[in-house]
Amino acid sequence: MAQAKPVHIVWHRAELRTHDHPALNHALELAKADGGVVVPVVIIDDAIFSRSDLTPRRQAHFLENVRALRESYRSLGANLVVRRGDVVKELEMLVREVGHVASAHVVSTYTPYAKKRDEKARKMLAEHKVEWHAHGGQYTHEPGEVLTNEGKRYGVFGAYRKKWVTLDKPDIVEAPEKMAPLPTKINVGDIPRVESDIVLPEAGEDAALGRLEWFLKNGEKTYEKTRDEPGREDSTSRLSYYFNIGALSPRLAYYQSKNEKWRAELTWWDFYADVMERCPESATQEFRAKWLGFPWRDGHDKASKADLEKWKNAETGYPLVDAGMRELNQTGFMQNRVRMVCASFLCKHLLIDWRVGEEIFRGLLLCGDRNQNVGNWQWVAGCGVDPSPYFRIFNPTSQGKKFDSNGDYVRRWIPELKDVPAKSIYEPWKMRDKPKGYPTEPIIGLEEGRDRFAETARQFLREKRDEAKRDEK
DNA sequence: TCCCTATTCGA
DNA sequence: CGAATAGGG
Repeated sequence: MAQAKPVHIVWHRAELRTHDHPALNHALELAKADGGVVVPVVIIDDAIFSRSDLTPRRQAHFLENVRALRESYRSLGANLVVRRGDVVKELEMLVREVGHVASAHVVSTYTPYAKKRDEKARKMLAEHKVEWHAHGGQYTHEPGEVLTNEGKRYGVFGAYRKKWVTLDKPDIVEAPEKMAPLPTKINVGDIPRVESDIVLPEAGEDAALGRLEWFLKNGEKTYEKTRDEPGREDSTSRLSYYFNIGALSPRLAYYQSKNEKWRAELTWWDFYADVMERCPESATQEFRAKWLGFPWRDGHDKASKADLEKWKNAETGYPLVDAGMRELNQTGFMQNRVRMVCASFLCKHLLIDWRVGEEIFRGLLLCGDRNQNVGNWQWVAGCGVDPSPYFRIFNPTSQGKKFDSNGDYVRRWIPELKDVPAKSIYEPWKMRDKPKGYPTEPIIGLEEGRDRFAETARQFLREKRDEAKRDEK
């Protein structure tokens, strides 16, 4: 009887692509050397799929990209195995089913859950004599790679970025041109469908690569300026939801881009992953100790709950905030500058806990990545890694006038304001004939909200400082 | 990746 | 008297 071919498993998690995929590449090399076959697999993780932040739209987005990945593999001559359940158990069942598994390959992710999961999988595979290979690839520089001259992690983005640019970047690995078919005895499995509440962007690596090309052609050259203009379609790359599920390699984006400002955005992706890997408790706690215990309103009591609902439902009466929240609700995306304005409005003017906003954004954004989302919310709230003065309070009116002066963005998302002229578009409450269907009064006065936050912060930080002094003595 | 106010500057 | 700029929160 002929000896069965060795099998090399590629376990995809959050890198749903075949291009620049070091784990796939290595598995293919091993298969070439030992005459074996590569079996790619996605296991839909019940532990992740049952989490409340994985809303139907995000489940659907993920699953459609799994479907597209299967198509990528089919066009190479192979296929993608799809399972669902407890990931380690499913992986073990697959190993038993396939037999002769020599190695398993993954691209690493670094959340506490991911690290625990991989450790369990590695141990299980060792019992079956399967070699475990963890590769980089989800980041340009993996957590822990960018270190100070003293070998420590960076605590400020500016310094991290400075070092980041000096480091040699990993080579892109070639996408395979052809693969061997999967052993016929393997049941490839169905990919479930989940109904999304919104229209999803086109799934798959081809769509992601196409989007990158589009951005490099249209938006990149003028990125420094136009990234602040939410009214423009090409204002930002809109690649975040491809990066998040790994339909696009961040390293490829780095190599193809010429714009350092945009490359700096890619650096943030690495930086916030590095921060979270080093300090996992910052997922739910203020990174800066002096902000621990800040008296945020929590969105549970009657008054703050009412405010929170208005913010969520785009009924604050501030057109830029409401337009942003509608874009988010309706598309799973929000333009970058508007994200800052909406987030700042919640934390500062409404004094509501950044964690509350973070969770809402994470569920609604297709790119809802924990590391990035937490990092950015803490940045806005002023309690994050980067030193940020508490008085950074965005004014939704002046931001609108400055960056979307004719109001195109606002009118696109708030049809009730479609006839409002540019000079009133950010202050519709001052109009004599107020637009129908839109709040006639803002939820809170800008000065009132601003002062309340500033006063609360001043007092809190003073007490905190005095406390620290007392402890010193 | 800020906001506001005071002040200066040029018309 | 509006635009540009500096300083401080």
